[in-house]
Amino acid sequence: MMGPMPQPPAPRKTTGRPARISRAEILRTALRIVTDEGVDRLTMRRLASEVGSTPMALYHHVRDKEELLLLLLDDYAAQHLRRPPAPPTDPRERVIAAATAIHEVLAACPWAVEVLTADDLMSTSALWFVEQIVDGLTVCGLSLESAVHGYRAIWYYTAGEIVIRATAARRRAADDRPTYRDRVFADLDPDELPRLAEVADRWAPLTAQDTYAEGLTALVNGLLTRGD
Amino acid sequence: MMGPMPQPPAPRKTTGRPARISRAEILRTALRIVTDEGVDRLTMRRLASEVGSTPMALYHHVRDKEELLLLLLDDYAAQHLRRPPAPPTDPRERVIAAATAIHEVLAACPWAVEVLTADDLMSTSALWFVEQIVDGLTVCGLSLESAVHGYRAIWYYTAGEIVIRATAARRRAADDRPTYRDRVFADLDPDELPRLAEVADRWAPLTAQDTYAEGLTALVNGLLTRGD
DNA sequence: ACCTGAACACCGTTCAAGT
DNA sequence: ACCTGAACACCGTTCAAGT
Repeated sequence: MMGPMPQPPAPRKTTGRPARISRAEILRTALRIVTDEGVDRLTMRRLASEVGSTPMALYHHVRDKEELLLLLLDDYAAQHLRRPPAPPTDPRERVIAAATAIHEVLAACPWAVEVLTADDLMSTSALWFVEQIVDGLTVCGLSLESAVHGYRAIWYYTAGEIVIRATAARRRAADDRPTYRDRVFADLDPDELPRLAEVADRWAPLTAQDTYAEGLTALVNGLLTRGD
Repeated sequence: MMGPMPQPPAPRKTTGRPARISRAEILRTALRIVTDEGVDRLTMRRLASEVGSTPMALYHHVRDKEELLLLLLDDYAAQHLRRPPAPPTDPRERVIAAATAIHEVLAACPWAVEVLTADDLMSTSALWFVEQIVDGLTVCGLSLESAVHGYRAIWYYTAGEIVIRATAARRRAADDRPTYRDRVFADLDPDELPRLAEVADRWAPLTAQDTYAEGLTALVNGLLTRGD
């Protein structure tokens, strides 16, 4: 996942020239660009002109573009990752609920994909959910070490699902040619690859289905079962 | 995963000017740049100068940069994804072995990360392994539909692991500042986040461990067990 | 058919100067 | 302290022309 606010909003001193643009305004504008037009369209120059300033003014409020994206996701998570009033009492359910909550919020912001893979710990707002997952797994009988590894497995699965689906969607939007996948599945050798040949024509709809929940349940069940 | 050779190596006619550079030469050079210096350093201009040509000559052999990267991974997979002489007879073991083989090859080329997320079906060389996974799951009693969904879950987990680890590694290499993660874990509130506080100092080594196999086993076991 | 040169329309970021 | 202008060192890709 990713990091917390790298710097607290810069303890504004009263001396010196008054700021014309604020970090909050920058983030607000950046979020608008990114949700309206996609993360590709967010450039420092574009952002600067939208806040009515110059590219270099931005560098006074954020270290670089990467920090900007980090701050953006942090901001977004802080606003959308609300804790449920009462998490499930069943620890297994608590793990599922926490993972699902993270997944739901992140799946809603496909622009976050680049940030998601950029660090391995989410915003401070997400820590409570990580705690729920590690705690749930522990209460179910896993050692603390295994619980952390279990959390990582869940995170790999969750991030993978989001990244792959988001990129696939972006691709479909940008490109109307039939995907390479379609072409391969169009002429499979049924002798060499019988199963794939059998599902060939159902592959696209099958993989378009949202099966995050099912996979998550399977993974959590598997984590909580002594392997053989 | 990604697509197969988008175009067969262009049926070279005997008419016209003889080609000075070949697709194979381009790919060979691109692979060298990418393995030596990372995918960031692969630019069309750089690549052109390394093959002793101009940027525009490349566009005669590949559609664009994205196709170049796709071809690169296809090439790599074709060379490295060798089928085992005898896959395990136990279907569950076959699923694990196939996923592990894909993971092993892809983990070795972190430069493939951007390509990995760019499409949802791997190179033709990987299809045999996909077949093994779907078949193994089916033989274990899953419906063909569930087997495809199971394969997708395994792919999400696998791709997520590779993407996240690769990006984390790249980050560590580029940046020696303590990661944001370290800073958060440095001051956790043990009342609010007791489990995380308890593992705080073991978090870094724990998440550095390679637990792909354990997570995969858990996921596959979970997929093969009737959920409750 | 294959390749070139010049150009288009951009990037993120640094530097030195202004107020 | 905050902002600006100009510049640096690049990008991927298109177009029109050469051989």
